[in-house]
Amino acid sequence: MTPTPAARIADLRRQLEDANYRYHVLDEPSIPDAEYDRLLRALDELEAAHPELVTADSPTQRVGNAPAGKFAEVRHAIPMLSLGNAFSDEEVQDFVRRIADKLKRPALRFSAEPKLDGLAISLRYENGAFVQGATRGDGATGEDVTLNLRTIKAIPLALRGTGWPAVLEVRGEVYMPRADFEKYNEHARKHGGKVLANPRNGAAGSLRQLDPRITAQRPLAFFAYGTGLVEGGELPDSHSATLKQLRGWGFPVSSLSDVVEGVDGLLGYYQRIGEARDGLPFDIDGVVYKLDDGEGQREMGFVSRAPRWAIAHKFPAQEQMTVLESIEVNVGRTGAVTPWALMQPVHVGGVTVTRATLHNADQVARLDVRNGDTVIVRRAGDVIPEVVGVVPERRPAGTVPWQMPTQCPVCGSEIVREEGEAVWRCSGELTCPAQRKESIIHFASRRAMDIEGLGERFVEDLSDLDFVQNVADLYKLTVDDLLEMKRRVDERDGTTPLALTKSGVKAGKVATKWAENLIEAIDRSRQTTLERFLFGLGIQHVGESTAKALAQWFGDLQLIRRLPWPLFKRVPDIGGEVARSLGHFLDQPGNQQAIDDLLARGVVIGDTHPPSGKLRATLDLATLLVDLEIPKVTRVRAEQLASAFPSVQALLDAPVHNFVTAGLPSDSANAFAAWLEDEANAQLLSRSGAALDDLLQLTPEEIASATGPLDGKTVVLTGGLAAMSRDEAGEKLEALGAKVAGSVSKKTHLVVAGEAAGSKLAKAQELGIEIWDEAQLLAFLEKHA
DNA sequence: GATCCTCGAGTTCA
DNA sequence: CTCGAGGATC
Repeated sequence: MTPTPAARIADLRRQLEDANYRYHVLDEPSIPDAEYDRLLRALDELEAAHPELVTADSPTQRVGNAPAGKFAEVRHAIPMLSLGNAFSDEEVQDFVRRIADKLKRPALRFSAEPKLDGLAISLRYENGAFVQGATRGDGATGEDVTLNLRTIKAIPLALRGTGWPAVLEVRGEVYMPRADFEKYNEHARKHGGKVLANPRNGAAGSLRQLDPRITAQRPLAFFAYGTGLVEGGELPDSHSATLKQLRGWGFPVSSLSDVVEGVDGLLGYYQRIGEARDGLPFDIDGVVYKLDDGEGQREMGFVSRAPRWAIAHKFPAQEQMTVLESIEVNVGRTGAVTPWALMQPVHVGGVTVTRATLHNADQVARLDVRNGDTVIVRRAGDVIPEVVGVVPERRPAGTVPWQMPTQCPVCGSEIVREEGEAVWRCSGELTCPAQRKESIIHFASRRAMDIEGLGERFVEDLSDLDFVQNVADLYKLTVDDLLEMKRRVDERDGTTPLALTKSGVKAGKVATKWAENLIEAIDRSRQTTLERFLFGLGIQHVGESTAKALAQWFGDLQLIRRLPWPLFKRVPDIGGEVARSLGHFLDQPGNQQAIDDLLARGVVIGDTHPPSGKLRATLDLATLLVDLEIPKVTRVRAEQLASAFPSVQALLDAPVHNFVTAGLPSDSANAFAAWLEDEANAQLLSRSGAALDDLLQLTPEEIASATGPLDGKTVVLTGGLAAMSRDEAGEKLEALGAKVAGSVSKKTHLVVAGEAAGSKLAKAQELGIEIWDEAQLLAFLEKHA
C-alpha cells in the first residue's frame, strides 16, 4: 500500500530536519548536500500538489518572498544585557574575588565559552514553534528580523524533543563561518556580486536585508548561549545544564563551552581558546565566563545593565605588520597639517587597514617612521588604527628621516609652527581650499548646523567646482545648481549620469529627487540656535562647550559680534587665548560679511535672550583692566586705577603722572602709558569701556537662570543608555542645573553609568563618587520633570 | 610656577 | 580614543 501524501510529506520533513540537526547541532553531517537538495525538491513538489498540507515550520518555508518595507520594532520582554569587560588576568581575579566575597563560597564553578564576533539576537518560541526573532538593538528594543532568521538552517523552526516551556526566548549569536565567508566572496568577485568586508559585517548586513531571499543566500550560522523570557515551564538551574537542554531542543551550542573552577580554571580556558583562536572556523574576540549556578547568579544580581555574575575576557588588540608606502599629510579646518601613513593593506582586528594617523610631526620623529619601513599597526580601542612602531631590521637602505613639507600640498602656502606648539599649520587660512572645504564640512555637521545629507563627499564636489566658497554660499544653492554640479562631476569622473542611462521623463525625475531633498535639508537648517551657530563658524578654540557658554552668557549674536575680546574673558573657562581667538575672528571683515550673508539668506537664531545675570556681577572697570593684559598692571594696580578714575574716558585723557598720583609705582605707570601710546591699544581700551557701559545699561530683568535640583553639581555620563542618547540625557541634566563634563575627576559629584561603561566608571569607583545606573537616572528625571 | 582638569581637534572604516 | 594645550587653582 502506498503511503498517503500527508505521510510522505511528514516523512520527508523528518528526514530534512534530522539532517539539519545532525549538521548544525551535532556537527556530524549525515547525508551529502546533493541528497539534502533532492529531498527538499521532492518535498517542495509534494507540497505544491497539496497546498493544504503546507505548514509554517516546513523546511520549504524558510524563505518567505514578500519583502517588507522596513523592520518593525520589538521590545525585549527581558532586556538583552551587555557584559563587563576584562582585559587582564588581574581583572579576572577581581571578578572572581567579588563573587567569592559576596557568596562566601571558596570554590566557584564557571561556565566558559568563546565570545563570537557576530550579531546578538533573541528568538521567541511559543508552544515549540519559532514565532519571532529580533536583533539586540539597544538592548531594550531591537528590530524584527523574523523572516531573515527563518532562512538560517541552524535555527530550528520547531523545537525537538519534549518538555519545553510554553514560551521560550533563546539568546545567541548569528555569525558567518570564516570558510563560508571566503567562499561567498570568491563567488561574489567572480560573478560581480556584493563582496563582504568581514564575517562580522557580513552577518550584520545579511540580517538587515529587507528581502529574505537575499539573506537566504548568505552563509549564516548560529550558536545559542542563553535564554530570555521563560513562561509555562522551567529550565535547569545552572548555565551549563541550560545549554545542554537547549542543545537537546535543537539549538547549536558551541562545543568549546566548558565548565571550569576558580581563577586558574578561567585563565587556563582563556589560554586554551587563545591558542586555538586562529584555527577556529569563526572569529572570536574573547571568551565569556558565567557563574554556573542559578542561585549564585540571582544573589549576585546586576550592576546597571550588566550582570555581576558574568564577564567577557577580551583578547588583546591585534597587531599586524605591514609596509608603509608613504607618509602623506592632511590639512584640517584650522589649517593643522597632520601626517598619516599610507600602508599596504593589512587585516587588523577584522578590517582591512590602509591608513593610520601619525598625529603630528613630533610623533613621527619619536617613532622615526620612514617611507618603506615595515611598521606595526594596532587598532587602538579596537577602532582607530595607529602605528605603534617600526621594525628596524627591515628598514631598506638609504632612507632618511621624514620631514614636514614646507609648503601646503593643497594651496602652496607656507607651513609654519607657532613657538612651542606641536602642530604645524598651513598659513593660507581661507585662501586654502582645503581649509575652506573642512570649515564647510564642520558647519554642516550634525553637532553644528546639522544639514542632513550634506556630507564630506558632497562638500568636496561643491567646493572643488566652486559652487560654494564659504558657509554662507550654501544658502544660495538651488536645485538647478546641484544638478549642474552633478553633471560636471560625472563629466569630470567619466561616470555616466543616471539620467542618460534611462530614457524618458521618469528617469529625469528620479535623478532630481536627491537635489530637492538636499535643498530642503539646507532650508531646515536655517532655523537654528546661537550655540550651534557659533560652534558651526569653526572659530579656533571655540568648540561645543565654549559655544554653549558664550550663548548662555551673552544670549545674542549681535551683542557678541560687537564685543571687544577682553569682555569674552568674563565667561568661565574662557581665558586670554580663547578670547583673543574669538576677537580675531570677529575682527576679520570677511567673517563679519559671512555672518551678515548667513543672516540675510534666512538663517534665524531662535533662542536670542538677554545676557545672563551672572555676567552683570563681573562687570567693573578693574576687572576690565586686568583682562586687557596690560604689562605690569596687576589686579592690585587695576583696582587702584579704577578707584581713582571714574571712567575709561578719564583714563584715556589722563597724563602719566596722574597714574602715579593714583598710587601706581612709576614702572607700572610708565608701562601703562607706553601701552596706551600704541593706537591699537588705546582703541581697544576705548571700545572695551564703551562695551562695558553698554552692558551695565541693561535693565536687570535677567537674573541668573532659574535654579534646579542639580545646581552646581558636575555630572559625567558614561556608557550607553537604552531609553535615550547620552546627549539627550545631558540636556535634561543641564536643564536641572547640572554641569555635564566629559571626564571623571575628584570634582565630579555624580557619574551616570550606562551599559558597557568602561574606564570612567572604574575611576568613579576608585574615587568613591556617587554612581547611578540608568534606572536611577530615569527615576530622578521623572521626579523632577 | 606647578598641577590638575577640561576642552578642542583630528582620526578609520563600513 | 588620544594628544596637546588652555584655564583655574593653590
